[in-house]
Parts: sequence; structure tokens; C-alpha cells
Amino acid sequence: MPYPSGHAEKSKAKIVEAARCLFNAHGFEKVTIDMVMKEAGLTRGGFYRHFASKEVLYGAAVQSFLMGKGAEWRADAGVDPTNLSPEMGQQMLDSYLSAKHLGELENQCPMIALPSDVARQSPEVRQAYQNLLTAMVWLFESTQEGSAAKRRQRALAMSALCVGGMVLARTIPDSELSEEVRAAAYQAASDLTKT
Amino acid sequence: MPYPSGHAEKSKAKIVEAARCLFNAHGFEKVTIDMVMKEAGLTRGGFYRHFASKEVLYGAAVQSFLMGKGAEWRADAGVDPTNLSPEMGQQMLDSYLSAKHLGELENQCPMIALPSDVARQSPEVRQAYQNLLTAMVWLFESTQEGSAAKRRQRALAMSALCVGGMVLARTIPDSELSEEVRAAAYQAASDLTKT
DNA sequence: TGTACATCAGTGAACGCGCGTTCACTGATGTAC
DNA sequence: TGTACATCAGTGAACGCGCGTTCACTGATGTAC
Repeated sequence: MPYPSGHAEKSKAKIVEAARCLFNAHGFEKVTIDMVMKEAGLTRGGFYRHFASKEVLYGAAVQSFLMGKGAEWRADAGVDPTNLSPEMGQQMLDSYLSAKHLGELENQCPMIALPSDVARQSPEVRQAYQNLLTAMVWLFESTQEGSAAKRRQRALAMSALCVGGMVLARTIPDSELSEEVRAAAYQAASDLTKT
Repeated sequence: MPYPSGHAEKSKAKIVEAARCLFNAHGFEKVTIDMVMKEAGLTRGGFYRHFASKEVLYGAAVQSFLMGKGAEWRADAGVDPTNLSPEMGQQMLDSYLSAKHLGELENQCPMIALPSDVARQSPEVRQAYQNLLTAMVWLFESTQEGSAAKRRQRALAMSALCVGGMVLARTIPDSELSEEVRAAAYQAASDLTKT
């Protein structure tokens, strides 16, 4: 092995992380391989040592949020997936539907940043997106009380409010209405827990 | 005037309608001026007689849903904006969050089809998107009962559920989970009216 | 009424640029002997 | 231990294609006289 062992893995991880930030901020089409590789501290040509195509990278970038920034993010919010409590459901809402998250571009949840981009990609990319949703639903479900069916239904609705509220707030130009949408989604999601 | 009066307007309308369908189905980047003009029964070069750029067309296409297909759509659902009744709120939910709407590509609501595309476009395009949201919120608000603040908050949350539920259902590949998300969003939105 | 002219929506070839992808090559380091 | 070799991540130039946009031209029809 000409390079220290683990070198390729480290480069690949740097590429994925750079891609995640750039895709989140600018979407699939506007980000070039050049931009990603420069951000990762490498040059264009080396990209294809690590990925078969730009699309494969996209899937990896979406997927990486789950155990990368997303995990950091849950930790900061005080959510511990190995030891969930009812309050943690509320903490997730506080964090996900916060004004702070609305202001984040690079480190936001890809479910908010990329839905219509992803919907037209390959099944692999869409599966990565689904994995994020499944994790979110599971976390909400596990922190709810009541019957299994009720918990499930609420968890799905809370997820729809989280993503829908943030997507709308992110897309419209009027910041006052944007804030109103975010707050209303937050209110409704919080109320769901209490009924 | 070399062409019958109103000829240019008719062509422009055909271009916008073709664009609306194509953008809805494939997103901003994947649709070419060629595709739009061919669909409208014209050729590439004539496009710039009607629009300054592809982006301007995009804004017009999003905007056109409000008084075009969207109006048809409201009529089919039995919603009359000039004479709203409380039941019509439920009828809108029935229609918007229906399995049928989930299956539509060309004629779906652009708020579902294009959010992350639009979020990165010019203020004009984002304004067109906001106009759709404002109309939806207003319709829900007008069909709610209770205090003004309560009606407003519910209308916003219902809109977030409508868009969020459909966006998630559209993006994930597993059709069973997709259907589950749609149904849960529908349930939660319906419940909002009744509290 | 008839004719020459002006108008302008529409045509289709061409331009220019950007970007995904390919490819021959480099060079630092691990391995064999 | 020292040396020649093999490996392969990384480089950067080049390719090829697609698409937004431009432009000189066309031709059908309304208008002026």
C-alpha cells in the first residue's frame, strides 16, 4: 500500500462531508465536482477513485447526515437514542423547528434542504432520504405515550409538520410570514404530544 | 398587426401551461426551453419574444397554478372561494391530501413539486410560491371556526401538514410508508379542525 | 377595391460556456528479497 | 539493513455533450393610400 492505511477512507469521508454541506446549501445541480473536491482539499480528477458518479456521491451525502451532523445535533438537543424519555420528543421539536435551524444552510437537515431534488433521483438516493425520515419517525414514536397506533400516527404527523413547516418557511421570501409558519408548525406539533 | 390580435397572448399562455406541466414533473434544471416550446407547438428561437429568461418563465409557471389548474382543482373539490363554508375546509383536505393527488405529477400543486428548487431561485419566483401558500392559508383560515388567532394558527399548521405530508410521501421510495405518511398527515389535519 | 409596405411572431442555425467524465501520468510509500 | 519494484491515491489537461441564449431571416397578415 503506497499510502498509509486508512488514507483513502479519510479522503472519501472528507469528500462526503464537503458534499453534504455544499448540496445542502445549493442543491444537486448547482454543485460541481470541482467545488466539492476543492472544498475537500483535493483536485477534480481524483473524484472517480472514490465514487462512480456525482449521483452516488449525492446519496452518500444525504445518508451521512444520519450518523454525522445529525448525531451531533441530537446530542446538542439532549436527545439520547439509547435511552429515550418522553421529554426528549419535545426537545427534538424545540430544536428541529427552531429559528436557529431555519437560519442554518450547510448544516440543516437534508430532508428540508433537498426534497424535490431527491424525489427525481435514483431509488438509492431516495432510500437515503427515507432512512432519515424513518429515524425521525422512530425517535418521535419512541417518545410518545399511548397506544402503538396512536404513537405511530402522531410520530408521522409530527414529522410532516417538522419537514413541511421548515420547507415552507425556507422557501417563501417574506420573513415575517416565514416565522409565523415555523411557529404555527411548532405549536401544532407540540400540541400533538399533549392530546 | 401582422398576426390576429391576441395571438401573442395565446402563444404565451400555451408556453406557460406547457412549462407548468413539465417543471412540475421534472424540476427546473431538467426541463429545457426546447422541451417547453415543442410541447407548446413552437420552436426554440421564439421563446425570447415572450420571456426574458428561463427563470422568468419558471416564476410565471408557478404563479399560473393559482388561477389555472388550481382553480379547476378547487372547483372539482366543491370549494367556492366566493362563498366559503366550514365543510369546504375538510373538502380541501380530502382533495389535497388524497392518494389521487399523490399520483399526479404534471397537475400536482407546485408547492409539493418544487420547494427546494424554488428556495434557491430569485425573489420573484419565491414570491410566486408564497402567493400559492398565502391563498391556501387564507382558504383554510376562512373555513375555520373560533378566535382569529386560533384560526390563523390552525390554517398555517394545516398548510404545513398538507405540503409536508405530500412532500415526504412523494420523496420516499417505499410506497407503503408513503401511504402511511399521507394518511397520518390527513388524520392530523382533520383533527385540527375539530379541536 | 387593389396594391405596396410595415410589422412582428416565429424559425432554425450557430455560439459559447460549463460541467461530468476520462485518461495518461506522477510520486510517495509500503513490500519483497 | 539497503535497494529495486509495485501500488494506487491523486493530478490536471482534454473531451464531448447539452443547453441557454442570440441573431439574421421568413412570411403571413393588417394597414395606408
